[in-house]
Formats: sequence, C-alpha cells, structure tokens
Amino acid sequence: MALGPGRTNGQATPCEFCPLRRRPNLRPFTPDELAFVKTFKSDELRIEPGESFLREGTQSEYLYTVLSGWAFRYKMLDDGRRQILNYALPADMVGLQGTVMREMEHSVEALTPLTLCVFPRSKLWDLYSRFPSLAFDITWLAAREEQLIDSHLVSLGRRTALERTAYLLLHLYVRAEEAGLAKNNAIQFPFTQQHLADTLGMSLVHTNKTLKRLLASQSVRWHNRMFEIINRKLLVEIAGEDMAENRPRPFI
Amino acid sequence: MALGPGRTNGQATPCEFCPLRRRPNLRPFTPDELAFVKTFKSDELRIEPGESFLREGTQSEYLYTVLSGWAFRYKMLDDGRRQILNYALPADMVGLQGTVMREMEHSVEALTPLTLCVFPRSKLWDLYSRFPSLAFDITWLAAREEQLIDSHLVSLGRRTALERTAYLLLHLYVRAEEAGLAKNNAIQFPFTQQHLADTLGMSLVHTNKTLKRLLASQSVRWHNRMFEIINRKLLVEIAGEDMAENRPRPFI
DNA sequence: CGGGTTCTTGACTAGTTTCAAGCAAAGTGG
DNA sequence: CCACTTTGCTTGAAACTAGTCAAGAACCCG
Repeated sequence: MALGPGRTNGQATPCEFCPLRRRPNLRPFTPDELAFVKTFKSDELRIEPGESFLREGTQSEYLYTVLSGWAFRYKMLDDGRRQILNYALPADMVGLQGTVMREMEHSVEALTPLTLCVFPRSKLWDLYSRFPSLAFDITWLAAREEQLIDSHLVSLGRRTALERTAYLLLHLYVRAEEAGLAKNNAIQFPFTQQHLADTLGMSLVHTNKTLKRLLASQSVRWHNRMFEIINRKLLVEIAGEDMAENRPRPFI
Repeated sequence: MALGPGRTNGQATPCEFCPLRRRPNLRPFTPDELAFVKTFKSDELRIEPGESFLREGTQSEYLYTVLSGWAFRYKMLDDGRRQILNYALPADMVGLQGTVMREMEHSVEALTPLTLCVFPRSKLWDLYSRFPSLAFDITWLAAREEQLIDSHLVSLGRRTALERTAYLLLHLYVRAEEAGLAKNNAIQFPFTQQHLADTLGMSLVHTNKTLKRLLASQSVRWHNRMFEIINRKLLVEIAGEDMAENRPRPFI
C-alpha cells in the first residue's frame, strides 16, 4: 500500500502467465530472467482514467510496465498550458526517468482503466548487476522512447498541421496495432480532440479543423472515437513518411 | 581507419589523463572501470565543422563520447526541411540509438572542430555483463537525453516564440557552463541563427526578429556569436522556467 | 579587395489562435 | 423518465502570429 494513487492488486497476474509475453513481437525470457522478474515485480496496480500516477517534481520509488490500457506522459507550464509528450501502451515502461534522475520531470496519466506492473527502484541495481540482458533491455526501451520523441519533435518543429496530424494518427495506429489493440485497420482510440491538440501543439479549434481536412481526404475515418484507415497509402503520403512496424522488441 | 568521415587520431588522449574526468561534476571511475574503459575506447576521431559523422538510415558500428567541441543531432525531411533535435557537448554520448536499434534515426553533425572517443558496439555487451555500474551510467545518459528532448518538445508545442528562444538560449548556456565553456555569464556560441531557427522550429526571419525582441529586453546580449547573460532573473522570467545546473553526472 | 555567408528589415501572405456560440451525446438526480 | 448539467465536438469571424519574398548591410575568408 502507500503506493500513492491507484488500487493495489497484489500479484494478480503472475509473470509466467503474463499475457503480453504471448505476443509474437516481444522477446521471450530465459527461465532465469523470468524467475528474477517475478521477484522484481512487487505489485500490480489499477488506475482509473484521468488519474496521474506519476507526477512532475516528485520522487518515484517505482517504475512501471503497462499491462493493459493507455496512458500518456505530459508536462504542464505554470499557467496551465499542457504538452503531451507521448503515449504508453501495453508492454511500455514508464517512470524510468524518476528512478534514474533525482525526480520526475513529467507526469503520467491514465487515459483508460490501466493495469500496471510495479517494480521498486531499490531492486534496479540488482537487475543491473545480475541480469545484464535485462539491463540492456531497459536501455533499449529508453533509446526507443527517445527515438519516438525525436520524430515527434520533427513534427512539431517542421511539419504542417495536416502532415503532423496525419503522422500522429498513423503513429498511434501502428503502435496500437503492435500492441494487438487494432483489427482490420480500425481501432477504438481512447483520447479526445483536446488530447490530440495538446500532443500536436495546436489549439483545440485548429486541431478540429485540421482533422476535418484530413477526413475530407478520404484516407481515414474517425467518428465516436472509432478510427479507421481506409487508404493507408494516401495517409502515408500526407504524413510524409511511413513507419516501421512489428519489429521484435524487449519488455520487462 | 575505415571509420567513415573524420580523421583517426589513435589513442591521443589516454583515459587516465582524460581532461573531462577532472571536471568536478563528473563522477569518478574506480580503477577497474578505468581499466575497462581504456580497452573499450578503440580510437579517437577528429571531425571538421559541417561534417556529419553519423547518418540517418545507416548502421553504426560505434558510439561516441564528445571529448571537445560542439555537435548537433538532427533529422531531415525529404524536401530539405531540417529539425535540430539537440546539441552534444563535451562528456555527452551520441550514437547509442544506432547501436541499440537497427539503424540510426537521426544524423549528427560537427558544429566546431570535434574530438570524439570511439567505442565499438561489439564491446558493448562486454560492458553490460562485466560493469553494471557503467551500464547504469549509459542508461542514465539515455534518460537524461530523453529528458532534454522532453523539455524541448514543450517549447515547440506550447511556448511562444519569445519564451522558446529565451528558454533555448538559457538551456544552451547552462549546459555549456557545466561543460566549462562559459565564464562570467558569457560564451562564444558556435551556431548561426539558421541553426537556432532549425532548433526552435521557426523560420530564419522570424527567429531573427524574435531574437531582436529578446535583445531589446536587456536580459541578454548576442553580437558576433558572443552571447552574454546580463539579467538572468529577467531571462528566466521570459523563459518561464529556470533550470537546474551542475548536478553530478556520469560519463563514459 | 572580391565573393560568399550571415544578419537585418519591410511588405505581403498564409497559418493559427482566440472568442463566441451552438449542438450532440452522456451522465445525474429528483 | 425527464429536466439539467457536463463534456466533447463544430463552426464562423476577428485578431494575431509566423512564413515567404526580396533586397540590402555587415561580416568573414582567402
């Protein structure tokens, strides 16, 4: 307990039956690694939508892996302006910064009901000294996160509103697909236009109008949060860049 | 040799006499670590300004630590639009992404004459398995890089042109100061307004005009690339946020 | 002392935000 | 079950911000 927000859920999902591990693009554990991760995971947490379970400016004793649901990382300016930095999907790790740096430099909020595996930072050293393979995986995850933000930075700095919007939706679709959340080029997206606006660095109104333009291109549909790609080639063309998918990846 | 661009320089700077190691904010090595890093470093490279020694889309056999000089990471769009992602100063590591992911997702170009320590990725596993402390340091560096880009993303998404410019100049000044490149609130910056524009996600003209406004505030001076903070409190106020400095940090 | 790069400026155009208002869907409580 | 509130989506107009074009000035290098 005393984990801050959220409801603890004990070891509801034992690592050996981890549903993520069955996904084909996730690298398997050796038996040794599995045994260690079982002891590394100290708890399982349930977070409700809208709840921030990591907060900018606080210290974090834990890092988390998303077991199910969507979350997003964000930063706020003093006057309330918000920038969403990235989204976290199942198998993504959040909170590493807080355990490595002095304190969190961003917050993380649940977008849907969220299940998290909880890992105490106190055992992180153990992981690094006994399981270099897992240490390497953590580095891999950190490098990938950086790479995602890099692309996003290019969008905000150098892409037009339309390109940027197309790129983001394609990006989120591809990641959701990798996480097994999409079928038939369609997915139920959990975010509002305000979330998109705060991700794209645009106003809500302009986001709405840009979205209309994108829908008019007949490359995608989006009604009632249900998103569908109807002409991927065209969407890629508007976004200006395709993105790789389903590369094998680690997770912890 | 066959390292791509740049001129190899052998082991011109032995690790035990590394000039960076003398900086007070950099964590010291144990003798074991030092001995290992000496074998980890395979070469030293000299790069001329304007040369890109890591290129988007290529595979990289090496990672690098900046020994002296400035570099910048950037991405280009097909039509030539460029976004500068971040700058690398002495003690910063670049190229980790290329060794962890399949290939480089960004390029890195020298801004000044640059000296680099070269580490082959083939020995990275050795580092992870034998020196968890150094593995942890690499993770730390990756997490810090991500954190810097996060702040930058907030600038591009949610700060006004003036705030953004003030924030970037303050940020670069603080980092340069940590690297020992500034004295008396002044520093010779190596970049042009075009570099700033490509970092801030603005046009050259608008960057120039915004810079003028910032200079008019009397918080900073900038003539002939010589930058000086004359009213830090005011600059911080315009930037909207101060930044921590001189925290102890690792490097390899 | 040229010739190139960088910096500066003004005028015009395009893109984006803000303001304001209306609508639709979902949730709440008597 | 129906007002009532809340949240999210949509739209138009006005104001502002930023980009583009163009040209000249300043600086830098050989």
